[in-house]
Amino acid sequence: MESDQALPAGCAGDAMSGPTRSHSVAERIAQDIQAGALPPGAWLKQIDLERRYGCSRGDVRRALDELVAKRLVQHVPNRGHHVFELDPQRLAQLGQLRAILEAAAADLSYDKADAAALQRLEALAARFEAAVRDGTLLEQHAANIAFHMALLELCPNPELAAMIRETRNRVPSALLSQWPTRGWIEQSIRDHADMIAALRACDRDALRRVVVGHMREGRRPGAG
Amino acid sequence: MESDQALPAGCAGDAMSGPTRSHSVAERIAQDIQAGALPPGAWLKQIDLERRYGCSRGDVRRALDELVAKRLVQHVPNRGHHVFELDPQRLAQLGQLRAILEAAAADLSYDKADAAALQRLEALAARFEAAVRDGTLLEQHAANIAFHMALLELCPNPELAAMIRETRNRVPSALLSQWPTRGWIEQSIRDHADMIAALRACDRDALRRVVVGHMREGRRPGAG
DNA sequence: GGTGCTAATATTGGTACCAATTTGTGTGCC
DNA sequence: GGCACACAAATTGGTACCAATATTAGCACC
Repeated sequence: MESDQALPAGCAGDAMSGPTRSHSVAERIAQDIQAGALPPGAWLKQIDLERRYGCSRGDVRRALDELVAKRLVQHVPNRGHHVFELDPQRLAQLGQLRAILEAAAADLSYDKADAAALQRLEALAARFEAAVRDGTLLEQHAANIAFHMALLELCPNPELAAMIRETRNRVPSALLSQWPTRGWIEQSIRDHADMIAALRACDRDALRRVVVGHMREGRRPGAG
Repeated sequence: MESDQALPAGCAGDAMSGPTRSHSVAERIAQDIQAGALPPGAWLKQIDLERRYGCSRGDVRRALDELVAKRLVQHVPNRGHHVFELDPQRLAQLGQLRAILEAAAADLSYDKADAAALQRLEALAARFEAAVRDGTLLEQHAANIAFHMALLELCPNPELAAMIRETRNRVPSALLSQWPTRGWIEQSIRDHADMIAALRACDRDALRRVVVGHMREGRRPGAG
């Protein structure tokens, strides 16, 4: 029935070949979930997705199956798929898992930053700082993600890195955008600088401390 | 063509309903991969799977997509699916990731074992020991898995536990059954006892040390 | 005798159609 | 006026068919 309300954000559709198409659809749906365009609990009707992303029915089904496997959407037999809804407990558990993984990545990455990587990270940190001064909230978010993605590229274990990316994507950023107070953002800027400093000094404990602390700020105080 | 060679192990097929069917097919394929019946690199022809697991074509496709998402099989467009092949480097990285996760789970579980849990673990450890004395290699493997699954149930973070299970399933046990020397098995029995002792004493560091050490035995010495 | 090419076959990938189940609506009844 | 029941519309789920692509066998040619 109300197909327009279920999918507020529009997306352009392009032509691809093979199972790559359904994967790209899954990625776009995941992005929309992460961005909050598809809020937690929202029902994902196949017809809407089919029209919105400009793809066939089979592609939608395969994309939804992929997202179910990634735990981003939930499937109810004969009812359909809806965006995964995380209760506070589950959110805290995911946060704890993220902290474990990010800390481990920091332990492996602390001495892996060469001059070029440091320069790249500084540029991205500066971009985040600039977005904070005069940029939309979306730009701030994008810059923040870019910085952390670049930081993750230092991790010498690609399996760990992939798992961290998956875990990050399981937390809708719309939930994060509830708290971003001025203080949290200022703290983030300082944290980014501290991370770069720790990387330059090859200080493992410092990097680990900053990374974990950086995460705890975003979540509830007592849930770490 | 040679459909019989590609799928050496037979499986019975039962009738189910809904997307549960393809999921159960995926689980059975995953088991066969983990058990080594479907060796790394083997091509998974849809016709063979369809016949072997007694399900429809669509179920096979969905199951394969699920296994691709779980990184157990690889997909080559217009060629088909084949069991993921892990080079030594990738295997070492997966082992490192497993060590990180198992250690974290140990840190969270060290004080979560009540009397009933300890009794259950002791029973499973005894079952493993009995299987080592007079039991097939398959029984030993099953008992070992049962013990570690029970240990994992102590982990208070189900997200972490689920991730550990997924990671364990990504390492075919056929690769493990190359080294199981007498010494390794004896060491495993001692490790299991040490884990239980550490749980009884609520000794976090001891549990962590034993768990990580228990893993390093299985892999190459220098790859931890 | 070996090699490159062509046709036949087998397998994968996509689409379209149809059945099964659920949801919303309208009506009759209490 | 509120509630239960039955009907209609919409959505999901499965199956079957067809096109596209890769593999293999056979054949001519060098």
